Amino acid sequence: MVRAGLTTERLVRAGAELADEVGFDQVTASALARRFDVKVASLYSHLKNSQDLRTRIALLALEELADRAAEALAGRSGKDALGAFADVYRDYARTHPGRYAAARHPLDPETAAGSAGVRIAQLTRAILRGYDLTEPDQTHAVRLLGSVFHGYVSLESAGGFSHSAPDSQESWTRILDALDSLLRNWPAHP
Amino acid sequence: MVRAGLTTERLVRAGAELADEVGFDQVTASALARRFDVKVASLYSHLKNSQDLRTRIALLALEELADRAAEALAGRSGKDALGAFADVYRDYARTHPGRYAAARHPLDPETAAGSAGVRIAQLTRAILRGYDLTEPDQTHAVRLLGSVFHGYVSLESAGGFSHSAPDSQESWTRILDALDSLLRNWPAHP
DNA sequence: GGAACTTCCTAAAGGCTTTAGGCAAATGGG
DNA sequence: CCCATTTGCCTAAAGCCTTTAGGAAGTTCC
Repeated sequence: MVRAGLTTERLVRAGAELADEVGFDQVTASALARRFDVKVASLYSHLKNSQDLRTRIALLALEELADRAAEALAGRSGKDALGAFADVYRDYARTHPGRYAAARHPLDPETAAGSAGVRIAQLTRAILRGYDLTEPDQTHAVRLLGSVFHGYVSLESAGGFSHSAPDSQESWTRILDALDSLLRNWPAHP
Repeated sequence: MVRAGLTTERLVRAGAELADEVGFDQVTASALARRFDVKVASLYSHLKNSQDLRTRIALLALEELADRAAEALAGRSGKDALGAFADVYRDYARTHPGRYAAARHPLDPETAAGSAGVRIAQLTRAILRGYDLTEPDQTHAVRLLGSVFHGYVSLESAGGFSHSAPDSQESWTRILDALDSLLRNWPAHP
């Protein structure tokens, strides 16, 4: 009997690839076992269960996203940083739709607190250093940016903006202009 | 043999309730059959398949959301309209999480084109009548609003903003202030 | 009352998940 | 080097979900 050399790590990575190919919710232990030419039960030595697999793929995706965002932000500030961060998000979602869906997978609070999601939030906050916002407006702005990036990318990937003018790239650019303008002129509390 | 009185309509409505109770992706033909005290195979006279069920629940949710949005917008304009529409979205997501998830379910283009999603887009555009935007900026703004509403609500429901100050309601209010301000001062194309 | 239709049923096949228990391959101490 | 232990993958089996096929009991309407 030749061993397949399964490890949790390899399974999760293959799971992420599978997600990009067939969609995150089509990632099953069965499909993964087929990919390694191994019986399904064999995976259960490396993964707690099917949910565990999905959670680990989500964590991997968050790490990748955080890494890319960190690299994109290095040496940039203000609108430049805003645009770079936004593009990382959008590109990741476009090139790795399954992983991106995974990154949006709900995690229980402790898992989320230990994930790279925290790093992403910190990076988002770092963008705002180029603007003149103090607490609590800074937090409101962090939440706004998170909402816009996530919302836009997810509507776009659901096909919301295709087949209609103007094209999505143009809206994206103009929305980033608008956000930059908003952050520079954040309204005072009424 | 007493008949259960199944119809596609009743199944879809019960499916929507089930979604709110156990989550949209836990809605299965089996669970629905149990709820009607009927054998699973019986559902297949009323539903094409499991995917058909989910699609119909999605369409129902979009209708409900559009109805509520239309009612909220009646007689309002400007920031008032913006806030009312936004609150409909958020309240719907909070009170009907499963239905809201259903409303975000990807539909194929023809189905989407015939859905109440179109009406929601029109209503979003109607909000902008209270602001001084011309095309293509109006479309960019429609996309921005859709992104923020969807993004915020979905991050909130995933628990993104809980357990941290300031509380979500405050951010929501201030984000709406900010969006209102942005729409009144939409930046000219550079 | 009976023909035609509709509703729901039983039966069955196929897929995914998960646990239990077993044999074989790798590892490493004597 | 060899034997014991650990580890990796297997077979088997049970449970649940989906979907199709075909049949029997209600309902409708002439």
